[in-house]
Amino acid sequence: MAAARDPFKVDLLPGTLDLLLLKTLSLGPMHGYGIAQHIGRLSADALRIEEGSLYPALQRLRLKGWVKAEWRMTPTRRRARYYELTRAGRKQLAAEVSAFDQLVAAVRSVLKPA
Amino acid sequence: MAAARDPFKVDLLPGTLDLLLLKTLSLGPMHGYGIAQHIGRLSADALRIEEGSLYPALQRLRLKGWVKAEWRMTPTRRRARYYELTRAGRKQLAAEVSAFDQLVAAVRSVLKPA
DNA sequence: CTCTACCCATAGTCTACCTATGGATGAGTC
DNA sequence: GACTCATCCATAGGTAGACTATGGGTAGAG
Repeated sequence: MAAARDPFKVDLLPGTLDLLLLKTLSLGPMHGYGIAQHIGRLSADALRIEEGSLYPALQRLRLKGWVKAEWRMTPTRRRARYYELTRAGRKQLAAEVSAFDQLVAAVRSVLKPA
Repeated sequence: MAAARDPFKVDLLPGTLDLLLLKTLSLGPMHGYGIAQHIGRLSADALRIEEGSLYPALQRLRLKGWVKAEWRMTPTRRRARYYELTRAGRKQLAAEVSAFDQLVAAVRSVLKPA
């Protein structure tokens, strides 16, 4: 059952994946699988993050110093890698949110001129 | 004069270029240079379409049958290639506008949960 | 002990953008 | 007449970042 509308691949908005990850991690440390679940849930399953996009993206964020990673145990006693925002990551998040908003506004101004 | 804020490269939202081109052409046939001018003007110079992105994109749209092209003279008596939306192009435009809106809504639902 | 849900990750491919480059023509200027 | 600027077209080469496909390991339930 379940609405069964085709979820967007984030592909349609490359560059936005980082933003979604940073935002999600701003709520607290989380492991990869959990991040994908969280984004899916919040967007009512409209956004689906594929694992093949997710983990490379997390590596990227790590290399850029925006998140740090650490192996821990989940509440269900499974081994998982927890990702956490750094201070630089928080700054980056703010910048990207702002850029996203401005960009959407600019596109809208072309699509729906006053 | 002019705020001098760095114009976005459309780079930030790949996939959106086609949408902007289709929308602009829905206002009537136009040549490449004019399209870029138009988008820059409507967005208050927030969006800048580089020629190296523009012409390949127009070719793409042509191959997909969404626009057709024709050599004509400009009002200033210069030779230029005029692009025009096809019926399929109009349909595609509607679909892309709708997808864009839904996608932005989905991203916002993650960025700013109710 | 098998199956499902959880959890990680890489290789290879493809799309679509950017930078850089090159050329032609009309109009105005000295 | 030569120069220069704005207009107009287009391709080559590089790169980023997503996708598909694949592979593996572990805990808990039946």
